[in-house]
This record gives sequence, C-alpha cells and structure tokens, in this order.
Amino acid sequence: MILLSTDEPIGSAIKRLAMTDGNQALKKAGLKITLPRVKILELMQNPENQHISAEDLYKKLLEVGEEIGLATVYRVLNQFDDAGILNRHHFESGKAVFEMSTQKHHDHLVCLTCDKVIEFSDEVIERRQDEIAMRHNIKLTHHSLYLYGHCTNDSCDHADE
Amino acid sequence: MILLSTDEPIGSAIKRLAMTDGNQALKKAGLKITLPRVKILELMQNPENQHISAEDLYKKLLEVGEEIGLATVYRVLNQFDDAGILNRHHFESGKAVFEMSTQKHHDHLVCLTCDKVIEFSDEVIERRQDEIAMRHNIKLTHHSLYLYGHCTNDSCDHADE
DNA sequence: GCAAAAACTGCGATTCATCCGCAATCGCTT
DNA sequence: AAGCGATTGCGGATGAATCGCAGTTTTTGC
Repeated sequence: MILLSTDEPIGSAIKRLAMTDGNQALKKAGLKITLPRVKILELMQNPENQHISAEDLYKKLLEVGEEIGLATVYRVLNQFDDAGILNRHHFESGKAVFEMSTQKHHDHLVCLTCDKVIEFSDEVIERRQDEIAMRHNIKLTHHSLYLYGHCTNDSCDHADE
Repeated sequence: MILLSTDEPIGSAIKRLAMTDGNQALKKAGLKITLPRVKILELMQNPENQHISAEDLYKKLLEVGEEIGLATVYRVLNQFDDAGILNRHHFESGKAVFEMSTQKHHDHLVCLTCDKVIEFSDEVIERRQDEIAMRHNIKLTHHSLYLYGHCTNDSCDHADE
C-alpha cells in the first residue's frame, strides 16, 4: 500500500502516485488525478475493504488522516462505478457497497450474522439465466444474485473481517 | 373485485368485507379488520398491482377515493410483509415493491425500459444455489435473483442498447 | 348492545442514505 | 507561470421510509 507522509509536498505525492497502475484507470476514465480519488482507489484496492459502504469508506479515510468530504466520497464512488473501476452492490443492509471490479463476473453469498461476503460464480446458473431471458424475449443487460444465510462454522460468533 | 359505494355505512362495508377470504389472512396475522387494511389487501390482490411501490399504492388508493395516509400504507405493507401476506422486493428502482405472496417461490425478470416484471422459477438454479451455499458452509435463509434487461418485442418500443 | 381497553390512523416531524449548488481550490494544458 | 475548467467541501436539499403522539376506530368485557 502507498502511504503519504504528512511532510511530503502534495504535488510530489500526487506525482508519485500518478504512476501507479490504478491511476491508469483514472486517466482512461478521463478523471483527473486528485488526492481524494487516489486515496479512495488506494483504500478500495485493499482486499479488506471489498464490499464497503460509502459511509464506512469515509470513516476509513478519516482514520488514515485524510479529510475528504462525504459528498466527495459519494461522487468519486459514482464516477468509479460509471468508469467501470468498481462495482456497486445492494445487499439487504439498505446501503450500497462497493468492490473493485474484476474481469470475471461473480455473485455473492452474504452471511447475515457476521456480514462476511463470499464471492462465487457458477457457469450452470449463468447459462440458465441467459436461457430464461431468451425464452422471455428479453435482452439481458445484467443481473443480481445474492444468497443470504448464516455461517455454520464457529468462526462466526461475531463479526470477523 | 369488491367495491365500496360511498353511501354505504362504513361499518357495514367493513362487515361485508370481513368475510372475504383475504381477511382470513388478516385475522390469522392478528391484525384487526380495518378499512385501510382491507382496501390495501383488495388492491394488492389485483394482478395489475403486483410489484407496486408503497408510493404508487398510495396514489391508487387516492384514485379510488380512499383517503389513507402514506404512513399507514407503509405500516400496513410492513405488517403484511411480516405476516407473510405479501413479499417485498428491491429492484433497481431504489424503492421497494410488493406482491401478494404465492405458495411457490419464484424469481424476477425486470424490463428496464417498460418496467414490466416477469416471474419465473428454475429448479436447476435453485438446486445449484443450495449446493453452493452448502459448499461454503452457509445455511441459506433466502436469496434474491433479479435479471435485468430490455424487452425485444415491439410492445416495448425502444432502441436503447 | 354499550363503554372501556387495545389497536389503529393521520399528520407532521424525523431519520437515513445520497445528491446538489455554489464558492473556493486544484490539476492540467499552454 | 497563468488561466480555464474540473474538483472539492460545505451545508442544505432530496426521496424513501419511519416515528411520536393525539384523536379515532375495533374489539372485548359485561
């Protein structure tokens, strides 16, 4: 992970950050390389922050010492979503969560007890969905499949990461 | 469909409505037979009102001449959901929609152009989901599967792709 | 049947997630 | 370095859904 030391001039930090691969994505999306965007991208790339909500991301930014406005977090997340840099999901929590977009499509298993999210993909289900859509004369654009349940292993007594 | 004429005394109307089968559900749920609940149940039983939002249901009630508060509509829908009388779904519209609960589980195909909703159920997908959950040591409680796309028949005139 | 108890309703105010407007600032091209 | 257009941060505005409470309606006890 890349860290900004407080005494490094912002300009140079940005410049240094600008050459990481993540920022190629920003460029390609026509987004300027700004500190909020770079920092958010950085946090989002941390596997520990997959499926994080805007609010929670905002808090993490504060923890890391970045005073980025909540509105900006929402804006940047939307831009990243539009740019295909990350994906938005609506689990049952009522708030949207985001994950870095991966090349391979996948669906989600959500533990309602510990909030753990497991990703999976199943060719049979995918194919079946296409068939169903075709049978009903619908050109599929996307779908959402969320499986909700409870872990049956004991590591799920309370929230783990 | 049952209609309330404006000049019929409310008490008698309620009494008459109280013997319809839908109200057995109210009784069983421990809910009192009241005009708002009866009227909402009545509208919800109309196939044309499947997958309707609270807001839209509220408007329909006004159209039919029932001055039922929006808060009451939300409350009643929640109670009906809790009682298993109807089911709530979250499509991508951002607002929850409701449908009369049926005995057989089904999933949904949603046309993003005309908002049409098609119900389907697929044994293969269902079984597959169970297997996946089991494989990941999760006891499944429920799931949500929504397929989004665009009608390809002309009743849904559009060339958005 | 009738009055009290228990539920229910309507209204406005409130919450929660998310977004907007605008003035100040920053990144990027020249 | 300079200027323009994009971006940020703030507070305020949304829209969906909920809550509190006072007044009203069902149901219950007699």
